[in-house]
Amino acid sequence: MIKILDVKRLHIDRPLTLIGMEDEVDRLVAAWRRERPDLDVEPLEVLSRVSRLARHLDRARRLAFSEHGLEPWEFDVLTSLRRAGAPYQLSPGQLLTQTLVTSGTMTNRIDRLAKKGLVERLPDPSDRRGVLVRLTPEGRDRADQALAGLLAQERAILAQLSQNQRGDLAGLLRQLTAPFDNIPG
Amino acid sequence: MIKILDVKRLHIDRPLTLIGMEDEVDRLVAAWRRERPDLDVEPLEVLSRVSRLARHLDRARRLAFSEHGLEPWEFDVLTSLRRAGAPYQLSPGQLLTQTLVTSGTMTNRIDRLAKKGLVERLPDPSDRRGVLVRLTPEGRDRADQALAGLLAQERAILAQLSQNQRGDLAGLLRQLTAPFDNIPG
DNA sequence: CATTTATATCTCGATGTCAAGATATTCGTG
DNA sequence: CACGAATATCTTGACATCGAGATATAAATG
Repeated sequence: MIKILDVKRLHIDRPLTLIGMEDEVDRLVAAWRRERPDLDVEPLEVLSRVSRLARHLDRARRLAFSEHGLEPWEFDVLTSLRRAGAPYQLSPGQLLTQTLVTSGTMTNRIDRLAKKGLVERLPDPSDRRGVLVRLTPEGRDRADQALAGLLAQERAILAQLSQNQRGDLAGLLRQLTAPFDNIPG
Repeated sequence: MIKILDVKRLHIDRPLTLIGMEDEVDRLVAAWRRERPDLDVEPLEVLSRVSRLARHLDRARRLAFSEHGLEPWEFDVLTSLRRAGAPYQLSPGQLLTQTLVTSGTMTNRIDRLAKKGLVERLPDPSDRRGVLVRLTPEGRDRADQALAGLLAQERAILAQLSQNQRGDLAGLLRQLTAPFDNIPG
């Protein structure tokens, strides 16, 4: 099964205006090539875009969540618990690996969410060092509402791409993230 | 000019193990489909990977820069000035748009870099509201050294992908970032 | 068993970021 | 030229994050 490339994805030399807009990274890369013609800055074409897009997404999400009275970090924790399924509880350690923050940060987050009544701490019956964090019914509702809002926003952002392009993009990103996610780094 | 897709990029239903590793977002999406089968969570396949990869990259960069005695935020500011070309100076406002931080943050960053002797503040001769931030010779050297280290690290991360895949990925990301970079958002 | 090593979570101080507002200067209009 | 709007930067206070270390418990080893 072979598939012909969508014309927009061909590697052809032609003005960017024909296939889409220039972005800040194009300008950044052009500047480096002018200032440091001795260096190969091609890696920036991919990874600088990842970082910059992530910052834009952070800002957009902050806006979307504020309509539901949640901060991005609150959403991250609540939805991690929500995804776990009933009874919606995980250990702080499990939450760490999902949210990529340090243990001190997670302790602080759980404290604040507990104070707002969105989660509660329970002793882990099988390990007296451990704790279980459980979503309250209100926490669950808030998570569900915010998720719907987030998905709507993300669909709008992704409307730039065709269905196939979205699939390709997801696959390429997976190849880059998998080593980080699977090798304990 | 038509180009045949690299086999790794085909949309074929088959176990992920044949084309690459599973990542944390695969698990995340599977969990949502189990818990909320009523929702279409496809957008997460792309945008959650962007955010998570960005966090991994942040950590990796912090390591790479620490070998040159720089923090990531220092690198961002110094290299913005470096790219501007001689005499390596920009206004704080121009630095804002390149680094995606707020004005208060940039003021703080310039203060700290000036204290370390890596940049200096000059009055803007053409606008008395304005200031110009200029790289010192040492700031320039540090930026150049750290850039070389960063590129080496990024090349290693991108070794997961073929040349064509990197080009495709850059193009797809550009389509998503361009609206943010061009429409003042 | 005793001891060492590993794990799970929390504490605490330092710090970077943000948001909102303050100040100073310039621009656009009439 | 006067005046309100826009722009450029800085100030401030609140706050989330990190990193290193502390504490308690569990697992591994001999």
